[in-house]
Amino acid sequence: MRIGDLARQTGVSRRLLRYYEDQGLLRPLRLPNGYREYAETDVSEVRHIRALLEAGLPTSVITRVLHCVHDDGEVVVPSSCPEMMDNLSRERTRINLEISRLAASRQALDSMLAIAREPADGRRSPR
DNA sequence: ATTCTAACA
DNA sequence: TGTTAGAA
Repeated sequence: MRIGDLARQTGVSRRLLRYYEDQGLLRPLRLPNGYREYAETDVSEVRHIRALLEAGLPTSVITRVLHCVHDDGEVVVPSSCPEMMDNLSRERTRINLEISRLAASRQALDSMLAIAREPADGRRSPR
């Protein structure tokens, strides 16, 4: 199938499908006219890519663990592929650090807002 | 009618 | 990522 068909079947734009190819996520064949020829299996491949992208993994990592993902009917589940388990857990700890930083920022903002709404003495707040 | 590449009011 | 120009 050509890029237009894959785009319709997956809901992913042609632009993005070409981008996935640049990132090494998809390897469509090339017809003599230069058009990309995708395999039927690329439909599920795109679903897998979407799932991994939503999990926050960078395309560089997805390229390496895509072969670990398989279809189980409607849901995409990571089979026991050590390579993938490793990368997913790394992503998880990375996210935890990010959450910590954001929580710290929130607390800093909260304390400032508290002070702003709570003048030392009886002065009324602005507005 | 479709796709391709490259580039950005 | 979208959009678009110009070519095939």
